[in-house]
Amino acid sequence: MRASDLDATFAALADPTRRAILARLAHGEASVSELAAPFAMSLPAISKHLRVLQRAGLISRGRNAQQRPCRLEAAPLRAVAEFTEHYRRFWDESFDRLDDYLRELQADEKKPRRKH
Amino acid sequence: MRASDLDATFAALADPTRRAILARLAHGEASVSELAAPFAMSLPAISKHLRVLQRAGLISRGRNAQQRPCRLEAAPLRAVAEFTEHYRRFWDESFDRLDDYLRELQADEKKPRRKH
DNA sequence: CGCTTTGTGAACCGTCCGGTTAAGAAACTT
DNA sequence: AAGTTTCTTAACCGGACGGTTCACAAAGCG
Repeated sequence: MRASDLDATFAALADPTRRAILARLAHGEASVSELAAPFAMSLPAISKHLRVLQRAGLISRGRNAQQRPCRLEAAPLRAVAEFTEHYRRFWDESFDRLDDYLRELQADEKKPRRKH
Repeated sequence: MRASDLDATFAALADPTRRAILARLAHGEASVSELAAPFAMSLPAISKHLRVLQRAGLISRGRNAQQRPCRLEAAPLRAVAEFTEHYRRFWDESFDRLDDYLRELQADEKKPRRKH
């Protein structure tokens, strides 16, 4: 994992449109038009966003007739998660008590994540 | 947590100089000159980076004579970590079995994190 | 073949970004 | 008071970013 990879990943994630696209792709593959539908934005704009996501390794693309379906590739997000783990003790005072964190995690699990 | 906060956080993290500054601050407070020392870069450039980090809420600043010491504020990183958690199952196949995840977490805990 | 659908490419535009230099502010030192 | 240290502000520059429009490529369909 080179630092420049993290650069590209963070830069890609810094845009709300691109994060929304990733959230949509968490539901499954989607075509460019499907991804573009929720946004008041031209198709070429979405195409550019997709290219940014692809160069960051956050999506991969296939071919299906005219469609070019996009699929989520989460590996770079793992690197982001590992990055934040280095700082966890600075925001979680009871970090040494793992149980607290686990309970919190399980609470999160019970919340339905309808946004995705 | 508004989306625009995540925008600012990810944008701030997209620069390697700024990530290095955060890593340095994980060791403890530091003055601007101390933070600038490792970089082949003018002081105003560092000052700008610090302003970006501050506007993202990733650092806070004090006053000590001429120095303006910087302190790490990790709260926004928690939001980043929570963001990535939504995607963990896409890189971690055994995510639905929470136990696996917890074991992995505990293994991480046993590793000393001497870097910080 | 010609038309429609789906998506990309190219050129352009205004804004933001990351850096510079030069100047100035704020606090300590002598 | 004068000078030093520390840091910020202002102006500038080149390049990247996020969007647009227009043109076109590629595949399916009448």
